[in-house]
Amino acid sequence: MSTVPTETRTGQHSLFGWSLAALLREWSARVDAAADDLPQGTRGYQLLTAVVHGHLPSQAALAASLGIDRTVMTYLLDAFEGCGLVERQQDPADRRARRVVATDRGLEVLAAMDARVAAAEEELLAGLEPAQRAVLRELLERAASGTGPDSDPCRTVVQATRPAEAPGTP
Amino acid sequence: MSTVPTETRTGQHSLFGWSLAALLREWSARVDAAADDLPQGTRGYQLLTAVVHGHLPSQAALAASLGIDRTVMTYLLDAFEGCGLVERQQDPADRRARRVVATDRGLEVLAAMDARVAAAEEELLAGLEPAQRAVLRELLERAASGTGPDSDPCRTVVQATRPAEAPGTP
DNA sequence: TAATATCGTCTGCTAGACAGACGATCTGCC
DNA sequence: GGCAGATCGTCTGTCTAGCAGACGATATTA
Repeated sequence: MSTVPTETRTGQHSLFGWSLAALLREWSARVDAAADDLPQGTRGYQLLTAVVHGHLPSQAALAASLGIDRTVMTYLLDAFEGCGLVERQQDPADRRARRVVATDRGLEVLAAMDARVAAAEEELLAGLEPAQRAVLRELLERAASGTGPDSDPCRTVVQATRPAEAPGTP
Repeated sequence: MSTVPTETRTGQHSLFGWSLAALLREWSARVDAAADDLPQGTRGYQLLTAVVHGHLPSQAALAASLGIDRTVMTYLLDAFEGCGLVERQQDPADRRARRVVATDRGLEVLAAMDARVAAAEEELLAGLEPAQRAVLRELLERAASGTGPDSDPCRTVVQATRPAEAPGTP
């Protein structure tokens, strides 16, 4: 805890950005350590997760979801295809686009990774009570789901329509 | 919300890492947009914040707190010193080390930035109720304050002994 | 059909990160 | 005191990841 400016919280300055960065850094390090059989470490894990669970229609959507460039997505997927973890399929509805689907092996690898990552996350959040971890996850997802490249125009509208099932609200 | 895999939460996979990354990405973009008068955008803001509020004794500690390399810290501080925002002072207790302190102008600039960043953060978290935002901030800081290079001396042991198995089983 | 936009790929280029060496300094041990 | 090793900040060189731009293929619109 030595690098944490905890004692300085007397002022009103926010540690929000620092907390996000520190937490993501540590999460990435732990996922990297657990991602031996995946190209690109943390990013590979996130890519495979997005491929399997994201239902994203194209490489461009995949790239936007992960916040990476489309040209980077090309050689990232090359590596994954070379490992036999995903496949590019031509979208019959739009023959410019490629659908990215996981192979059976990709699903296996992801399942194994998911277990290890879940353990790593629990360890990462060991300083919080289990109930607090759940609240943090929920609030993070809610906050993050309002972001994104195309979220701006109608964000307020969409979020207003979203049911306010507050998870940890007193 | 098109890039958000919200509908796929039926499974047990975690969106924790994705949420962290997406939120930090959006936060960085907004802070970058607000950091016209600061070198290095978001990172410059974080550096100045750490200088002012962190009470970190050396460049190395500063670099560790921000998760950047010590050689990068050198030219980062060069830029800030060139702008008259911070000063390097020799530590009388350890003449190898340099204390980094903000100038008056640095304090002014940071204060102005803080206000803009606070507004940007509120906007970023507009999808959450005010009480939920406070909870999220608090939990994030608590979780992040347990991380860091030297926060957990046992972690190396744990990681060394872990044979890619669930570490939560005693 | 023509004009324009989008998708995925490829090609250069460049900024940035990292490893390593270096002098200066501190610490611990003999 | 003197020596060995560690640490701090800096500098140098290398090297990679990311980005802008162009390109063919395809979709969309007029």
